[in-house]
Amino acid sequence: MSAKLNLDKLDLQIIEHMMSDAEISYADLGKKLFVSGGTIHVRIKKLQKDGVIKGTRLHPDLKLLGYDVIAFIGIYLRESSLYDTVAKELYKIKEIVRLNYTTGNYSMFAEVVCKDISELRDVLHEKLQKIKGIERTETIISLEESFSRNVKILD
Amino acid sequence: MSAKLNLDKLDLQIIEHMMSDAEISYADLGKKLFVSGGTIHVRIKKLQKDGVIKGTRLHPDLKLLGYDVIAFIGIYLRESSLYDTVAKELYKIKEIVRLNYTTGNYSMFAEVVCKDISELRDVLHEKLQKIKGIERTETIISLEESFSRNVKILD
DNA sequence: ATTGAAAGAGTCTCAGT
DNA sequence: ACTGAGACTCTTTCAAT
Repeated sequence: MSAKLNLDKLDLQIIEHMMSDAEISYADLGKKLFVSGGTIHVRIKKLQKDGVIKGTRLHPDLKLLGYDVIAFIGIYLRESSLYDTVAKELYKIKEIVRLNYTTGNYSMFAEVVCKDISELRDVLHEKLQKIKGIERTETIISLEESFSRNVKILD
Repeated sequence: MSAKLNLDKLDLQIIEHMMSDAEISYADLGKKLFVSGGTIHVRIKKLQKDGVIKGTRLHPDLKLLGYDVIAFIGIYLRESSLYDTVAKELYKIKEIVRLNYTTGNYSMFAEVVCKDISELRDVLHEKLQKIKGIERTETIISLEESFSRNVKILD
């Protein structure tokens, strides 16, 4: 059940299924969930209209595309008021795919996807270190992804 | 260009576009890229066969679904040989959506999605701390996501 | 709200280039 | 390897429940 919207079990079942496979047809998904394809259609349109479904995305194999290095970078800021300006600079670095403003060890936390280690070095030494306001960074390189999956929205 | 496959510019353009919007029709994507819908179709089938395209996924609004808390957990292991057994235990915790084996500060690094802070506390204190082999953990809570985007595979 | 059927749009196949 | 057209499948609409 949702915090802000009235979603019933069917809505959640549709979302849960399509989070891992958005290619299934309404008719087939309807069969799985014991309703007609038309009902699936109506529900999906409603979920899109309400903004619960933001779209569908192709899921590529990054390694096959030549992106072999995933790393996380913890960022210490000189002053936390610099957050917005630093975030703007970090956005310009295309290898950074995600940035979070965080509590805990770091002020900010970034995820980086690179082709190889030398590209990561370039991001760290050439691009990151030149940004005013960053005190220092800590790099965590992923040697292997154990698993990656969606949130479980149904029990 | 890819490390392991011969992908030309058109392949990469198709992937790049569909990474953010997989709903576009082959005809419309063909228009954008100045080829026929049939060509888009052939390319996509090839990319699927080669495993470059792993599928398409629905992209939900987690906040609207009631998941307000994203956190990262750095995990220190008692011995690094315990990695596989600990990973297996962590997989059972449904709030953990991603686990990486890492170099740097931590042995392992997890991403957690929870409904609220009390659920996060439950994961940390009830579930994580009971796993043998974990020495200690450090929690980084995301206060705000600045941005999240796809890798840029074309210049 | 859900259904089933008809209309419209998209995917898939294939012969031609 | 790309194209365009025909066959097929899926989405979308709608009247009935």
